[in-house]
Amino acid sequence: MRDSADTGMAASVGPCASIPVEHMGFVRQVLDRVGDKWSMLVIAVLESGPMRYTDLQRQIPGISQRMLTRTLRQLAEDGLVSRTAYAEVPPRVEYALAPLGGELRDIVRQLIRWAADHHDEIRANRSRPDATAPSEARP
Amino acid sequence: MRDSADTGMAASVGPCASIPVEHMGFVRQVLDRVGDKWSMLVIAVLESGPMRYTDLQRQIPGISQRMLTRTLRQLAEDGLVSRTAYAEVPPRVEYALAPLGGELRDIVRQLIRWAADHHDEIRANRSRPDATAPSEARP
DNA sequence: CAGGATCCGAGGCGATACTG
DNA sequence: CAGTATCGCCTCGGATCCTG
Repeated sequence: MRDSADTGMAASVGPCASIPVEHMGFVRQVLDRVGDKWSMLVIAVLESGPMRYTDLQRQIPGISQRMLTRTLRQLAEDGLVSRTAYAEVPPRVEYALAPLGGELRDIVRQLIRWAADHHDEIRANRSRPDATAPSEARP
Repeated sequence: MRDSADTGMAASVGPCASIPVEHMGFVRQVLDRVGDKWSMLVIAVLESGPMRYTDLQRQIPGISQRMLTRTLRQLAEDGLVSRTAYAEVPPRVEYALAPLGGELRDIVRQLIRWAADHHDEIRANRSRPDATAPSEARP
């Protein structure tokens, strides 16, 4: 294959050149968890501190109990969030970012900032006629 | 584009509330595109330079033509990647990161690094007995 | 070579009802 | 309050065939 020298951004491409295909597998695995519809939002909401089940549900409009429960369970399973249940009455369960999730938090925050920064641009682009149309070429 | 006071701190993200609920909507929108199974991988692969359809398919094991086409179309629609078709024979179409996608590239790279760095930790956590079980409390 | 069209199964996801 | 259980829609996503 051709090399990255042609784009002039050679400095960005580090020691290993983007993604070694051998890493594709687990990158997919992790992205599958972290990149699904709700996980990032949960992490993002949790970055402001520990939160209870119902509060999470309120903070994330559109999520159903099913999905909130599933997502929290997944994240807890992966060790990204911690679950603490206090044996009181009424029952209280608090979810918080685990240290592992804490590192992700910064990335998610950047992603959200990027989204906030460019979402109008993206929406504008979506209204454009083509860029996806089978139009011509320019040799 | 508006500004590129990049890699610093924007006024959008406040100290306390992390994500203003009013932003939830488009965060979901963007995350839906960027956070799906394949988009990030395409962006990641594209970071090493422009690439043709078939090369992308080879670089991303497990992706089907349908999904590759769909993903590329979405990304092009959103202005994250550019599509250039050369009217030659045989036809040649090259996809590259658009400037908008270029900013995302860094974030995706961090995410991938994070994934590479912690994937074994995550897998280890997944093997743990509970943390998801409806067990007791720990006051 | 790049991608459109179609069929089809798996499961994501929401709505509702019930429990401790 | 914090879930679990069940049902059903509907999209995601892969396999296959076909075109320019």
